[in-house]
Amino acid sequence: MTISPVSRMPLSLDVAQRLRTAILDGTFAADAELPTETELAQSFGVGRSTIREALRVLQAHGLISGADTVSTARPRVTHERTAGAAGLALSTALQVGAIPLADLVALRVLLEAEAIRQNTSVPATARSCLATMAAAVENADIHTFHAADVDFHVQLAYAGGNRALGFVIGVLRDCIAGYLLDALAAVADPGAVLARLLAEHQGIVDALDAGETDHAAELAVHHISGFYTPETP
Amino acid sequence: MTISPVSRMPLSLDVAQRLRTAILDGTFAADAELPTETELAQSFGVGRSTIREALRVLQAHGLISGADTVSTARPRVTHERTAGAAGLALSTALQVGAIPLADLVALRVLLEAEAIRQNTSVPATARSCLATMAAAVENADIHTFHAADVDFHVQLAYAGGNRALGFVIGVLRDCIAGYLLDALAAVADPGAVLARLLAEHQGIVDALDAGETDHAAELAVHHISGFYTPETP
DNA sequence: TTAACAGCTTGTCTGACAAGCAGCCAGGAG
DNA sequence: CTCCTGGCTGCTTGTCAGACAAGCTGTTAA
Repeated sequence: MTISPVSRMPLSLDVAQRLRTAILDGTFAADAELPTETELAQSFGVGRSTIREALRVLQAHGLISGADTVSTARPRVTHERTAGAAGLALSTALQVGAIPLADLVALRVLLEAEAIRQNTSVPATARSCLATMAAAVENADIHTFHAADVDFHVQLAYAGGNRALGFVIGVLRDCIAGYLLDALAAVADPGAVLARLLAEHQGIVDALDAGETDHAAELAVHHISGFYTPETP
Repeated sequence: MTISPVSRMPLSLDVAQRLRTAILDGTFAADAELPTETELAQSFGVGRSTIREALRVLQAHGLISGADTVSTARPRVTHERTAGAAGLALSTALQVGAIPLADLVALRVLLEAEAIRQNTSVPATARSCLATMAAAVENADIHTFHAADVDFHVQLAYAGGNRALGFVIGVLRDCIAGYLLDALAAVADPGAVLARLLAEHQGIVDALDAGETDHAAELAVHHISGFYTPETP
């Protein structure tokens, strides 16, 4: 029976946990600036470097802002980045988990079909992605097409209304993105493939516009899984 | 057009990113010790405190070990904690309201139903979880029951064969676990609820044994979503 | 074989300095 | 007299260097 497991924890981690609970408790109001590092160090009775390490942990968890640019602005309590941090963590875990690509694709097919089934209308953002893709087909610009492709699927995913669904789809998409770009770059005639993908996207949107959600979901299934099977016609 | 957005990033974050890609690339072998902080500082040309902040970020992401206890052992490249880090990050997003609980539960329902549909047989590990739960019901031991409950669902999820599916279900389960425990602790008559949950688990196993996978999936849907709707009978 | 010792590593603190930003104050233009 | 502008002074973050305690490890002497 360890009497005080807390004492075996580095001070910086202990401070990080206490700050974390303080933030989640509302002791530090959302969107409010945190005290300065020196003030935090004094109030916790530790050195500034210890406070800095604790702040880094909280920034990695997305609970406070200010990790990405150098500025004199103090960190703020923010909740916007928590989903991003969760996405990064999930993406990392999937990457290092040596999960077969086929499993990732199968999961994505399942989720996107469900998201499309929940869709009632095609969001304007998804339509503009279609336009971007069409322009990219003209120029045979693989990267622009791919970026718009990703955005299109994510927009559709979130349009269903379930944020967890859109979130996981986005993460899966990130994990698969590398494979997809490589596949596109390896194709002999990228233009033809891009045109076919664009047509499939258009088909999904058309089906949704016609109110045929089940058909749209079916099209999406074939659109996604078709790309990852070697026998792409 | 920003010429060098990288230069506006704190050094410690830049170092963290470079270390991260080095780990994911396999430059540092899995389960191998990282160089010492002093060596890293020299090889990156930065001070030791900068390296330490970068290491804290990677530890928060679950990519390297050694964040929880104080010891002289050097951090190792480890992949075991990434799932836990993802669960924690998602849980944070949930607590903060970035992702509604109802959405997560809906997603979990969808995924678990699919996993059960892919099941051909009930794994022995899941059966032993049932036995553990039965014993916990006798003792009204909420925590033991809960642990076995979690394990049961994860075992079923992985039994379907899709590792991505099992993994994501595990992460979702991690992140919802807190709410579930709170709910169990708040119930007036925990024994009755535990008994009902156990019976529902048994029903799913029975349906799978009988080869009625669709029925089993349906039972799982009601089992999970029923628990999170206030009108639990 | 055992016990002391030296070296290394992490965790932490302190002090220092550059860069950027906000606020204030004085002085000149109108 | 009012207003604008320029510079100055703090303050805060990011980073570095040096120091020391505690714990582990390998070596050496008894």
